[in-house]
Amino acid sequence: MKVSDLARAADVTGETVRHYTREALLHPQRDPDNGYQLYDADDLNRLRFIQRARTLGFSLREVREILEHADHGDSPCPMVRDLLAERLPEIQSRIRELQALATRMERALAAWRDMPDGTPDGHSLCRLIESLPMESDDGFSRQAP
Amino acid sequence: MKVSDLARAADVTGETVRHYTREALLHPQRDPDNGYQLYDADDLNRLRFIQRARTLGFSLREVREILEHADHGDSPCPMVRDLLAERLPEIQSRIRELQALATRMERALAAWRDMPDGTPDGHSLCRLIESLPMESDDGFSRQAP
DNA sequence: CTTGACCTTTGTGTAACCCAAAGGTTCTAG
DNA sequence: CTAGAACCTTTGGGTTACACAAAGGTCAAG
Repeated sequence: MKVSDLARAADVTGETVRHYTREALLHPQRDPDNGYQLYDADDLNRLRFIQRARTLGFSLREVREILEHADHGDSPCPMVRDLLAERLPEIQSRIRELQALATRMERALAAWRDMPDGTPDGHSLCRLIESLPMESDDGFSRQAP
Repeated sequence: MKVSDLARAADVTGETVRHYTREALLHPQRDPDNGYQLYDADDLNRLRFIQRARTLGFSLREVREILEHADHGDSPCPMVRDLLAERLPEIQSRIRELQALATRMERALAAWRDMPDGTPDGHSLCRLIESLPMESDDGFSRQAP
């Protein structure tokens, strides 16, 4: 299989396949005639494995470590379990964060609905945002989607 | 105030202050003697505003637009409301995604608890991950934290 | 034989910073 | 007075997981 064949088979872009190959998550062979990357069914399995691992929240770096373990004949399961156990509370914390965020947004939108549009107030900034309570920083990362 | 004064006052790093300044969210003056950036109380207000806006899910680019509107004397409120209304469903979708992720992780961990550690299986990859159902891609972005 | 659909590598961009280096400045203590 | 600490400056590189463009080689069909 060539890049786009593999990409289609796993429903990702060719760029993704190339990226994983650059990052040594896939190990295709080279067609000596034209230098094309040649993937086989095993690579397709690896790619599908990567997808599933990604939905479990693993980074590419972690997936690579898992795959390397497996390639060495080691069982990666204990490592995977530990990584998972490490990530889960982070995910849960992130969920709580986002829920708090959504709640703030809903409240802000609700408050706006009861307020005329222009609220002429030339120089001060948007009052609703200004009146938001400041979070006491609990040491967790924030992020805009 | 110098960089680190402002940073301390808003509980961010100096790098963050410098970053916002580079990105034109803050407009300090220059001390002509030594070239230092000089911030005033207004900048502190802007910085706090930025923080609050970030907790509402706005990107720096959006915050800059909001601030520029306000600097021109326009009320940025309608824009802010529209941006908020745009983001909210995205956040909610992301929450659902993460919850599904957490559920998958919890199930995997629970299954592991009922399974011996080494599961000697030299060549095949971690079965639990392999047996995960593939998501039908709904067109939404995934991400590892 | 030409077109169009592939392939290759290289380099750039994204978001919101963090960090290091190299060098100037200011403050404080001995 | 001066050494060292603790600032400040700019520049440039790193992070994540790709997307995209450019320049050029390859290949199957008409």
